[in-house]
Amino acid sequence: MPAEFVALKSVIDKLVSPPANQWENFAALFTSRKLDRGNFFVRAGGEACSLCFVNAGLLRFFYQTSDGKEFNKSFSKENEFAGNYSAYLTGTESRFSIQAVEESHLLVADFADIVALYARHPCWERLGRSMAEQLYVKKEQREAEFLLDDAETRYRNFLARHPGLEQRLTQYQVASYLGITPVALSRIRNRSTGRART
Amino acid sequence: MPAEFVALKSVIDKLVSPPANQWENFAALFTSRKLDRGNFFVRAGGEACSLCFVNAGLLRFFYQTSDGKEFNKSFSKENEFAGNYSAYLTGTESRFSIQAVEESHLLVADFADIVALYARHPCWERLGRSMAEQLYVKKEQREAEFLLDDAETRYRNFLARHPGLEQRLTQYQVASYLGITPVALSRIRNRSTGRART
DNA sequence: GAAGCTCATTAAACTATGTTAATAGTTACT
DNA sequence: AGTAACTATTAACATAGTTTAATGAGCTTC
Repeated sequence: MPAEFVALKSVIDKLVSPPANQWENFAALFTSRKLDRGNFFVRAGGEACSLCFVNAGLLRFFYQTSDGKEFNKSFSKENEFAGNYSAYLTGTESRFSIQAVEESHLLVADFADIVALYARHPCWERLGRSMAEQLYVKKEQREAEFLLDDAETRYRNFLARHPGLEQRLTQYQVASYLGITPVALSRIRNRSTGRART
Repeated sequence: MPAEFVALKSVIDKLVSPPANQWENFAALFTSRKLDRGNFFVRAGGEACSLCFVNAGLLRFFYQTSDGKEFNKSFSKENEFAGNYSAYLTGTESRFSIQAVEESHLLVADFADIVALYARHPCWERLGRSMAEQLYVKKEQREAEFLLDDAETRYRNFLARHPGLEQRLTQYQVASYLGITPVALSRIRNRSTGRART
């Protein structure tokens, strides 16, 4: 097995334990691709029929308003999947973009090809269900945070839930994920560290 | 077929078209139940192993903070499902409550019994996937609203997306869904109607 | 090392929303 | 009719977050 498939296989094995012959069908759908920093995997307003597995690097998902403001929706780092699943499901164009924050190495496949596997072995439909379930659980958690928590609490939750991620992002990217401005995040940071003065 | 199963069958047929003999297996898992206004289908901190189909009435899902404040997460009205799917998936206790806003007539089943059907016919796993997908799409939409929209825009979206629901809820319930206080919602309402004065 | 970047911090003025409280309308119950 | 409970409105004040702008720190590039 090519080195770039090792991590993907391990993740898939954990999720749905496909029989060996089925794994071949699945792996055959993916091709390797490198994405330079700043380049896009999906563009808002465009098609989003591909999904990817991140072997290395970091992607951000973000919405953009008509007046140019950006709001980070989520991130995908190494050993995680990325793509606009709901756009594929609803047959609509992507409402958000997916962009490399760092140089990233991906394995890319078409949603449609994966869905076509559902009919070949039940493990793939199980994979589809499992992915949708995981996505749902995450989004529900995020809904709860927006409903219940203020910006400072959301920031702390972000740090706890995504250890090490802050160091790979600018303050702007983090603030955008929390739904606040970089200015507000700077205040929150200094409020909580409570730095001593001369 | 008993009258209270008609709506459920129509919804399931649309989603996964089960063969006739499979429908019997599914329907057998549900029992009818009435929930008076104010009574709970699920209590925060308790188990949430049941799902229900709402034949009539209206349920609200809400989080409660330690200092007693409530935040509505979503609603389920007639011909919609209700339950805490993620608590079942993750095997955790429910973090929110589900309560009848109006007297409601439900068909109730255990998540575990439905999941057990996955092995009997692929249509049921497809149902599970489809439900998770639908939930995901909705939560993603709500995430986008919290990220991108201010309270007034969220209010307008709520009106557009849930026609007629405002009339069945108090202002408090609507505000709680939008993540604001009733006072703020009252201001927003009057701001936008711009009532004339003597 | 000077010029030009990007990024984080800080301040001031502003805006939206929260908090509290007073008031009035409605409904339900007796 | 009278009372209590609940609901919506409004006002006054407090707070969190935005906007704009100035400043400085750390890079890169020439």
